[in-house]
Amino acid sequence: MANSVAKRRAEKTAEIVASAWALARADGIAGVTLHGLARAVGMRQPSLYVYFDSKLALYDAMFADGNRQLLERLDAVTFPTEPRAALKKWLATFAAFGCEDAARYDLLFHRPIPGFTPSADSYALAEKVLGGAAALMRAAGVTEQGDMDSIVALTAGLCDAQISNDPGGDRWLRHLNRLVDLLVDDVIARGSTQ
Amino acid sequence: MANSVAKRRAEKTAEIVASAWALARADGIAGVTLHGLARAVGMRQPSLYVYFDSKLALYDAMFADGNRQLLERLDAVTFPTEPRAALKKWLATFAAFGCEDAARYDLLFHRPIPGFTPSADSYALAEKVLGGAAALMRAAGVTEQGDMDSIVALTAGLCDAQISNDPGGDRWLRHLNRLVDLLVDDVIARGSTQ
DNA sequence: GTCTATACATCGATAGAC
DNA sequence: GTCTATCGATGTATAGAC
Repeated sequence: MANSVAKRRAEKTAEIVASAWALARADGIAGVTLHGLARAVGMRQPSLYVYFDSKLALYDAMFADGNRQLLERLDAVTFPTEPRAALKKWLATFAAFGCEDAARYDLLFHRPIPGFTPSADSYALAEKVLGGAAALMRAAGVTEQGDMDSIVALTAGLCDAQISNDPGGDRWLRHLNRLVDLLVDDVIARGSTQ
Repeated sequence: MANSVAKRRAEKTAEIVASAWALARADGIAGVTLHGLARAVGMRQPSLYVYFDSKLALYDAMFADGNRQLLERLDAVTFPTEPRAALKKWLATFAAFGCEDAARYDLLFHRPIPGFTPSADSYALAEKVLGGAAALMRAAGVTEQGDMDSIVALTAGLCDAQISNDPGGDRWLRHLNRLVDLLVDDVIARGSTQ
């Protein structure tokens, strides 16, 4: 077929990105180097420029890939019909995804690379993730921006603490449901008195 | 006096560390280079080795200095006698301190430099900070580790979101008191039913 | 204690042969 | 599309004169 060349190229690109994630897990996202990446995929460093225009382009591909992984993960989840339970499940899925790979979490949700900003296409994927969370929050009765900000921030805070201090454990993550309940209960209680 | 040599050396060291913070604010904590730092203090790069054995030793000095700054800030605050109000003021002071310098927050509360771990002496300062928070939480009726973890994590989550998305603003920080109230109220309510 | 000079390593990127 | 070769910049660290 006419697309077989493009297909093989896309496969190779995906393989390189996957290798880059492996290096990032070992040495941190900033520790990924083109020399090391080329060695990991059995190439010489200049050959990577066939697939990426620059190192920042590689980071952008990783950013997009990470967000796609998250969207895929969320797509595979069956959410309860009860809105608050669905929200909790979404947040738990997000938190588990974040905590299972600190380097990936770093690239997706911090700014670990000076000079790197996601391209518009890549950032659109990140916004799609957040959009899903916002919809579930609204369904659960959380409509004000400040309340949404609070839920997002406390979820991220638990993830960060978990990753930094107890990777692989649940010392912090296990409090997520309770904190969400406290906040949503309070939002509901305030709404019903108006 | 016999100590004047040591004193001048300590002053010069402090001046270098202060310059390093200025560079970190401009270029990020990982963007501090010995060449740039030397230039900023009117020296040549090798001369810095008179004051620091290595670059990691410089980071360690900065880590200790940042924690001392925070302890000093907290010492200068007059806390209310009412325990929960004191806790809130402590957390607000901490959050304001964190948000006023993203690079400093990064070095003190994340792991931005691969290979850098604070020395025992420097880390003791960080533990002193956390010890102060723990004492206030206990006084406010928060005694379980999980509740303390939750308060610390949600405070950090708000700081991170504030620094990343709205530096200088208060879109996230302004929810700190409310979240603390929700959690402490719940802790008290659960305690009184036992 | 500060300097010049330099070693030594790493990294991103480009040129050009095949 | 992959390679060899190399450039140019940057960075930490050391040697040794003054």
